[in-house]
Amino acid sequence: MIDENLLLNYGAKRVAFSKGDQLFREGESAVNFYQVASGEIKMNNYNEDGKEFIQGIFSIGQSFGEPPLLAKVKYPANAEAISDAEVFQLSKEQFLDLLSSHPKVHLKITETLAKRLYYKAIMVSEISSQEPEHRILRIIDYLKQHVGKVEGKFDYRLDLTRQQLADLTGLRVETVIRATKSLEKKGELQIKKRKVYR
Amino acid sequence: MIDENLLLNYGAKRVAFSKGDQLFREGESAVNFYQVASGEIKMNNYNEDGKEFIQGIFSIGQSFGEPPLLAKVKYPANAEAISDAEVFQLSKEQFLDLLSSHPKVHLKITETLAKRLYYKAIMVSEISSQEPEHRILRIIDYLKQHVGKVEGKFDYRLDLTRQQLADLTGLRVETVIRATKSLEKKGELQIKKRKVYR
DNA sequence: GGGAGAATATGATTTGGATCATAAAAGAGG
DNA sequence: CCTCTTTTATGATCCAAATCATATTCTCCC
Repeated sequence: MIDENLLLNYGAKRVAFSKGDQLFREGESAVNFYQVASGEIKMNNYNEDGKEFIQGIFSIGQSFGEPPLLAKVKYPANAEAISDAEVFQLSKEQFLDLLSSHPKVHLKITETLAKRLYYKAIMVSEISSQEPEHRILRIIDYLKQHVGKVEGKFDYRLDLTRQQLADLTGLRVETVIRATKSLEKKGELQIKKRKVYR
Repeated sequence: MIDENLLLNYGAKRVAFSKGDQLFREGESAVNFYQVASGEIKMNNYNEDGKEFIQGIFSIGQSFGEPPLLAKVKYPANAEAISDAEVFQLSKEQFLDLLSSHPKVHLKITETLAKRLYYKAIMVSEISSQEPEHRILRIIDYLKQHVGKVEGKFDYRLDLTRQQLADLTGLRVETVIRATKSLEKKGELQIKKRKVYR
């Protein structure tokens, strides 16, 4: 997360999007650096059958879509507002200039990419193995430890819908519902008022 | 890729590994930065059934396993020599010092992570959709464009075994064999002397 | 407060990739 | 050059997640 005063000093604009708006599309070249100011953004793909895969969900303070600013690649996914949102938007040139001039900011961006890569490595390995319950526990544990930063047993409440969990894990929503029920029976998690606790 | 003289100047050692040796294991904390000097290294996971998933294969000049040096995470996968190999090994402290002192090197590492993240985003989305032929074409095209840097039709020869392709894509080797045969029939690729051309 | 839409849930059926078994061909090493 | 291992290949069967269908409950908006 880059300090918002610094972003504004470099000419960033704070742009509003409505729920459902698209910020960019898979395959496009990057023109801007983005960081969430309010609301939530997701990056996703749709396959030929229209099935959605969510690469990540980004909330206040989190940047997204950095790789095409730093390497000769295009966006690997779409970006879409999950709620009404505001986003800091800084041109690629200004962003690279900011990194050059602020080594600590550059290190933070590198740390962000490192965390993102870590998450992806876990997910790709989980998704490639045919074990929905293990997959679901793994992503919930990741969110508990790295996003919620919670340690107590059943202290972490998952604030994702079953459909979002399905889209993040490559499963069908029916499979997620059945697997979370099964995990509850095994004592691996708790469900209260339809919310999952881990 | 960091220039090897620079690595040596910062105290890197050139360490030899035999085919099959492990450099580090999933879940361990990182102590060193690694870059391949000769041979090939893969990063992989095994699931409970012993099925392997290959996160990436690294050849001469390529670094690997960077995220735990840059963020508070552990190795998400094992590292294993695919052939007899030599690897530059630099302590974490020296590595971070090198980045601080050499912004251009830091930017190269950031670019490496960005490319790695791009590849992962493609693969995780592909693996989450149930389309083996599309998945196989997608990874071959990625390797053709970003690793082989080849453009002509059927000019790129894939130097991976069917088993390695299976391990990289989360499929079974039988599925890969049948899918590549089917793609050949569709004219999407060619197979000569059991080698795939795309 | 009510209605519409979204989310959760359950049941039944299908199917494609996994799995198992086996064979042939190529490569590597002695 | 021979043997053993690895890789590629083919055929048959299985099954778990996808898919399809339907119902219930909760949330949001007017």
